[in-house]
This record gives sequence, structure tokens and C-alpha cells, in this order.
Amino acid sequence: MKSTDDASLDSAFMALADPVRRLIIARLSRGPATVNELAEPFAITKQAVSKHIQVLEQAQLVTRTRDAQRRPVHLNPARLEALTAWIDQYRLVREGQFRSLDAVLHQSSAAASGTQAKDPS
Amino acid sequence: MKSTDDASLDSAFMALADPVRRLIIARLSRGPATVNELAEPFAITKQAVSKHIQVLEQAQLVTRTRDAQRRPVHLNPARLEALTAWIDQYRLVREGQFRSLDAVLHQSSAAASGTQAKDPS
DNA sequence: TTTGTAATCAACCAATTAGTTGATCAACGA
DNA sequence: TCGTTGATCAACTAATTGGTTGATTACAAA
Repeated sequence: MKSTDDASLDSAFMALADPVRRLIIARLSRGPATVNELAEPFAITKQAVSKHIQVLEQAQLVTRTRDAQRRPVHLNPARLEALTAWIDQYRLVREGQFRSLDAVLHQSSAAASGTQAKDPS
Repeated sequence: MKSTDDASLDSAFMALADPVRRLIIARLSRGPATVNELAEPFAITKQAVSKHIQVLEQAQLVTRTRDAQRRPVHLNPARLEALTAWIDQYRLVREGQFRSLDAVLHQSSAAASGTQAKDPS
């Protein structure tokens, strides 16, 4: 199970695509917390927050431990790191290079093969 | 308009939470492309890909230029950078520190105030 | 055992989303 | 002007999501 699986990235980015879940992440970066503690700042029910945490857990962005009837939620920084790793693949691409070239690209794409950017992998 | 607005992060992470859109990003990192070119590898209609690109454009992850009847799509690496910036806020958090501490945290949370991690902002 | 608390499960609703098909717009080439 | 190509718009369907309320499980304290 690589940490940059397609489905894994799916669930992780999806999990972060919600302001409530991002605030939960921010809160957990200052230490673990229970569902009740996490739910407090929000104007939604505890059940709704519990669902959000399930989403984060499925995305492996957080883990839960067991302690009596409490189930403290912990941040999993390793998974966040996997996301930056994915993004960095593409944001490090040379920027302006193609911007002025694209007018030529589609014109020559049929005629001249090899001028188009080819897969550098 | 800061690049790390709440709504802005919303749309950006949401945009990346789809394998088709991530593949489009990957493709665009090798240079701009038209909708038809981007749609080719996928088993969905061109209209569907056009919608995906609209999502990426709203998230400001890509931009479009105008060239005759073609509308080449370009990657916007600056926006990707904003995402890594957000993530890095939280993934750089000290890891193991709280993991062993949380058993104490909830026990002392009611009695001793101030021992709990408080907002460092 | 009974009571109280932390959290989840289950069922349901409203809103959004990804995809489709069909029609339309815009620009080029003959 | 007419036909072709690139791309979007519009309307619709099926599936998913975020939220609710009410019931239930698990544990601890009395």
C-alpha cells in the first residue's frame, strides 16, 4: 500500500476539501482531541463532526486511539507529507517556458513530431 | 484576494480530489493542451472533461488563453504552491510529542487548566 | 444495578455533483 | 457562403454528500 495510491490521494484531497475538516486538522496539529472537543467550535451536531472525523480517518490523515470511553483523535503528519510530495511533482515545472510556445505547439503538433513536450519519465 | 482564502482552499483541494483532474494536472505539467487533447485518454465525453477544466479554472489551478477556436489550458504552479504552503503549516508539527501525552491530557483537562495545548496564535 | 457521559449507528432529507445527450456558438478553410 | 472543427451551454438523471434526529453501544462512577 503506497501512500500515493490513486484512491488514497482521492480520499485525502477530498478530505481536505472542506473547511470544517481543515479546521479539525489545524486543531489537531496542536495536539490530540476528543470528538466533543473538536465539535465544540462548530455550529453542527456532534454526529456530523464524527462523520467528518471518519472521513479524515479513512483518508488516513488522522488516527484514533482508545482510552476508556474516549477516543482521542491524532493527526498523521506522514499522510500530509504524501500530499505535498504529489503536488511538488508538478509545481516544480518550469513556468513561462510553454506559455509563449503553445501558439506554435498546436500548429506543429500534426506536422512536426518531436517538437512537442514529451514525457520526461 | 489572498491565495490561501478559506473558500479558495476549498475549491483547490476539491479540484484535486478527483483522479481525472489530477491526471489533467499531470498532463499540463508537460505543457499546455486543448480540451480535445486532454479528453482523449479518458473514457468520458468531451463535455465532461470541459466541466472538469472549469472546476480547475475556478480553483485557479489552470488558466486558459485564446487562440483561434482553440482555448489552450495552462497549469498555474503558483496555486499549487499555495496548497503546499497550507499543508506545511501542519505537517511540520512535532510528531510524537503528544502521542504519549494524550493519556494525561484528558484526565487533567477538567482539573488542571493550562496544561492543555492552547492556541499559540 | 443504575445513572451519566462519550461516541457511534441507522434512517432519512436537501443540496450538490459527475455524467449523459442534444443544441448552439465561434472561428477557420474551401 | 457553406461546411467543419473546437468548445461550451442547457437540461436532465443517478449517485453522493452534509446535515439532521433518535436509538444504541461502551465505559465509568455511584
